[in-house]
Amino acid sequence: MSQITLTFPDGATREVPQGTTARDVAESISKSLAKKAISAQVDGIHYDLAWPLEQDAKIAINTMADDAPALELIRHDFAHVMARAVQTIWPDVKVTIGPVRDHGWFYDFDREAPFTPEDLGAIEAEMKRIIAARDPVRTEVWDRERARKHYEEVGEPFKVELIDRIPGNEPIRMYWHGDWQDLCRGPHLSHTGQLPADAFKLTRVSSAYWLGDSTRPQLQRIYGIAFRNRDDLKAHLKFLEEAEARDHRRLGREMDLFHMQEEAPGQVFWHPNGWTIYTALQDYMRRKQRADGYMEVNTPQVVSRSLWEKSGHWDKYQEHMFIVEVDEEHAREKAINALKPMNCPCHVQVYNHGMKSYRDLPLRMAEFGSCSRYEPSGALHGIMRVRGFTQDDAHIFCTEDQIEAECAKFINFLASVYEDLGFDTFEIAFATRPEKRVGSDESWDHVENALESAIRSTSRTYRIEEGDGAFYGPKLDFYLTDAIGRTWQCGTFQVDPNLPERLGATYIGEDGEKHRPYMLHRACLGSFERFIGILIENSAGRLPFWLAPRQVVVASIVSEADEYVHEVVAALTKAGVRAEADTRNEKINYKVREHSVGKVPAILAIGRQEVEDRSVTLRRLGEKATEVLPLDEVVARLGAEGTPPDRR
RNA sequence: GCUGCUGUAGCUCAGAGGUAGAGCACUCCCUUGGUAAGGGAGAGGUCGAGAGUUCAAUUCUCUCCAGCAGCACCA
Repeated sequence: MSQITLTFPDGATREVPQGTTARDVAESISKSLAKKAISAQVDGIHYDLAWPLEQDAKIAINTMADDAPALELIRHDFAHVMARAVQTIWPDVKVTIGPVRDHGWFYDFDREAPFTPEDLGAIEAEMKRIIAARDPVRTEVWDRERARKHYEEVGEPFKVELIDRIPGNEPIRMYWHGDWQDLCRGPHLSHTGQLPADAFKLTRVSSAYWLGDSTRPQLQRIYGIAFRNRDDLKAHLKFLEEAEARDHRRLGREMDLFHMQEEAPGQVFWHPNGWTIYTALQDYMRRKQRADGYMEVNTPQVVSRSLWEKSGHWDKYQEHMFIVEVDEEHAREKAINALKPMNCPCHVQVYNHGMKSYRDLPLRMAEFGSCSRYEPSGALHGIMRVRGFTQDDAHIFCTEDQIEAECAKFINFLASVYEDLGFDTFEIAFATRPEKRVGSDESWDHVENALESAIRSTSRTYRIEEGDGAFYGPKLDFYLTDAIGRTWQCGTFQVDPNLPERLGATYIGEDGEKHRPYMLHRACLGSFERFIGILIENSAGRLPFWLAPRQVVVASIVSEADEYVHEVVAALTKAGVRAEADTRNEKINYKVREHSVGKVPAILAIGRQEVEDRSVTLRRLGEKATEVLPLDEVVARLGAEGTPPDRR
């Protein structure tokens, strides 16, 4: 047998016989390492300890201390152990796939009745039994036909299909956890006892389509989460609780921001408090955009089918549009219109009105455009995913040469806005041509190159998302991370050579000839509805002072103070602060609690003492401490705090 | 849109084949209280909509609508 050379992370090398396993290697290094070893990275690929090494390679032995591989193995083995537990309890259930995902895994089963939450307890108990049994994990590489036949015989049709989908050059790996067997590419731990029995939890049951395809059968899915130890699990459960407490739907009700109701599914009834946030944000964006060279327009909501036919939406987007038929008496045929799902076609109409010169470019046209999209019912979610919303939309008409500068300009604009709104960092994804697209490959080459060189010129880091572009052009998507680590795609910057073509947009160049402009679609917040949802969840309802709907409540302690309370409110209001009086016949404790629950950032308490001194006692939301201040000072201070960031 | 679950007072929820209950919120009264719920009384519901079974339906069945979770979707 020939020798192979292994290179360790520290650069040391070792000659071993071909077919040596990572476990052998670990043992040859030290007993303690062999004990701790769980898997190996071999030329960057995650290996079982039991896989034979066939050629020269760089190797690193993983232990439970290595975050990513340890968690991957734990979660992956949990998926198998769970599947085994399910088949132990219900032998008729067919297994499919069970990948690692997020903080755990899921496994899809083919079964008539869905699992119930009560079933989960039984499955968890069986899983613990399997872990306690410390069943060894064994692998065999099988011939494709043999594996296929085996699964046909044991009646696992989904596994047969999986085998057929495994590329021909890949080995078919069969795993055993004790006497339970599954098809899997691995890698796995050495025995089930390595799983932390106190650091997992089955979290939910649901259904999912086979292979994610809505035309294929629906399977019953069980989700689990797993960590290396109990504390990590607890920390994650706490995170879930935290996310739940931040839910914008709940805070929206508690803070009296908005409501939604059956008669208008997916549309928001904004209450005074919520609308205050909305307008404060919109006023801010309007000022920012003006300062950045945008002109604002406004275009119709109900637009004839004929324009949507020209723009291509009627073909490609019709199922998502609200169609409005108007049946006029004496009309030869019904007039068919659609609520606009996007603003772009209308913006081209404004652009087309009157001859444009190259001197007009780049022309930045913004609209707080109210759009309506018939989103599938299952997609609706609070104010985050709705059917009626307003975008902070703009289209930049420009020449190809201008794309780079406009891209850089927009990214700076976006960074400034996000920072003002409390998001210090964001990620950029460059999405390339999708399978379903319009335009020639040459044109895509061209535009993708232009956009990529634009993003490069900003020297910001970005990742590439292959095939994720819009059907008409490549795009940059901007993701922000919120206070508890979730990411949200908000901003977008899309290069579109097609719509100007379809809708006949032109400009007169220096040469006196007509040319086709490019159109850049861009948004910073995305939609006001969704972004406000994100702001609420990011801040857990404690919005920055300038956005808080009620910034100050002035609360009387005794009714003798009422008159002065109103005086204080008037002074604050005059300074531009959103202040309210609370002179109800309630104790100060009660008022403090109520306004704290309502997330009012500042409470001013007024008793006999304050009336006498012409002072106020300031209490900040969430703080126990209070501070006595002269009226003038508190007005100046809160007035300054309420100034939007772009005006400071 | 698909699968499952849910729909009872403004909110959170209990309940049962014989036309409904709690806490909070609301109104009124007492209380003027110094930083996260003072006390009492009162008012409030076509039990999501429609159809069916039944002597009787809010309760059982079916259809629809909406919400929730996941999937699919998200130019």
